[in-house]
Amino acid sequence: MTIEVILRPVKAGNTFEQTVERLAQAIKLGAVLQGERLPPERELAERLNVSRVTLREAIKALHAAGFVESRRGRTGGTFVVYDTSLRQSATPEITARIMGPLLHDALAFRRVVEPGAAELAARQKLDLDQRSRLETALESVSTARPTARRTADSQLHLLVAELSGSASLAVAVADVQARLDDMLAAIPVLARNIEHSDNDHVAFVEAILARRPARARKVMEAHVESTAALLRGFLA
Amino acid sequence: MTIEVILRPVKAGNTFEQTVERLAQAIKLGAVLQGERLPPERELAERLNVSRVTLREAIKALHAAGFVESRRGRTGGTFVVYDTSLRQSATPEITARIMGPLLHDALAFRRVVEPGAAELAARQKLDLDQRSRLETALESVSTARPTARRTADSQLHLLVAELSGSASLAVAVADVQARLDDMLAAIPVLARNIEHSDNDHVAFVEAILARRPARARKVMEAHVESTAALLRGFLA
DNA sequence: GCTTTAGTGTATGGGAACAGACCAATTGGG
DNA sequence: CCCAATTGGTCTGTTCCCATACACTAAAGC
Repeated sequence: MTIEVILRPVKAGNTFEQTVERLAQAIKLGAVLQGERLPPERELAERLNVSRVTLREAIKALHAAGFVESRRGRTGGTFVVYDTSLRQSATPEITARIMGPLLHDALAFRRVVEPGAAELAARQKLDLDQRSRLETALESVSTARPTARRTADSQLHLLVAELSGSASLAVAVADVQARLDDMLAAIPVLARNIEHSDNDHVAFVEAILARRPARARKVMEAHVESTAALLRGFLA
Repeated sequence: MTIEVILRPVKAGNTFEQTVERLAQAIKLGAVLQGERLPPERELAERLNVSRVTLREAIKALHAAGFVESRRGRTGGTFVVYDTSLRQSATPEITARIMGPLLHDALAFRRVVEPGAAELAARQKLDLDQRSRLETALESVSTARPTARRTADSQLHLLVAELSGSASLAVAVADVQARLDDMLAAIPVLARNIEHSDNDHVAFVEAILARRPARARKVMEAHVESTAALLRGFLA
């Protein structure tokens, strides 16, 4: 019974693939924005716990896919050239077929971790810098239209998770955001939904800043739930 | 900022070490009980996504540490001979020094995932088999004394997570249980605490069976919180 | 303008992990 | 009693990944 959960794969695929995946995720979730430079290869390799050779192969793959460009020299580096509008999302039907079995799991997991993160963040005593970062992130989501919105949205959620003070929680949220990203990119964005979503964002940021944990949780739960309903509607 | 969370290591250590760790975890968390047999090497290697050679090296290490014994032949296999009473836990002081920085993160993460799992489990419509497994697991915790208690406790928590219906959540709970296991083994067990703990267990199992999500969450929150207080007291 | 610096690009040898075939032991069934 | 099945134990060649050293390029600084 329980044995399947514990004796699960020790690693998921080879190092090269995982490295490509991780870098692509960094771009899609907006950890490195368009035009920005990735950390130098040596540093990045160390962070990812991967050799430089493997990292370079991964970068080469991303280059071939049109996500990055590299330049040499003192001001050189690897730059993100990914245009979110180019994003060739598969049709909802195809996405549904691929993601279908995984969707339920991702949504259930999200329903637990994101409200939890919001609650914990609302308990933290945030300093001025953290507070302003929250406000900036909130502002970015509502102003960024329309292609960059997904990225900014992920960033806001991720920031909340970071402010929870638990690294594991932040990782969990990053993971779930990455999983949902492809699905969210595959469904049409309605103005009505955006408005709703923006209201939720304002509400949970306010709750966190006002240090109202219960309210932060509740608002985030509702927010996550409405996104879930939207996804289920389009992909089921 | 967010970049540290995303550009984190792609893998943690070499395959051999991770395999040893995973198998040790399976034993400590009671996924494979004493005297029981592990799956055949070929099958186990496939599950763990590891070559048989690497798996065998890991098993050899566990054999050297006295956790398992292997026999050949048709009814052969690798058997758990780990005696939980042999468990040489380091002193609280040492454990605190090693685990200290990690303790806060583990407890925060647990505070989010376990109550979340309990709530989701209480929403599920459980069949007869699942209900009886819950009751059996509950019974095991209160009867198992004293050495096997930790194992049975982990099993109960893990079962709740599984019944939540989200594989990711189950993995998260397994992960956090494994992290806490060493710390919990390092602190003395008081009869008073056991009694308290048993009451909590009964309460959340009842709430889950009665399909009362809010109550299940609340009870689990309190349960997790009291364990956390205990740990913080001894290790801080 | 030369040197330093900060970065990408390239080459090599070694070690870790894998797949697959084969050997050895033990036992249940015909 | 013997044969087939099931399991751990061993060997071999290959592929992937790594660490390290070195080469190239472009801008900054004196």
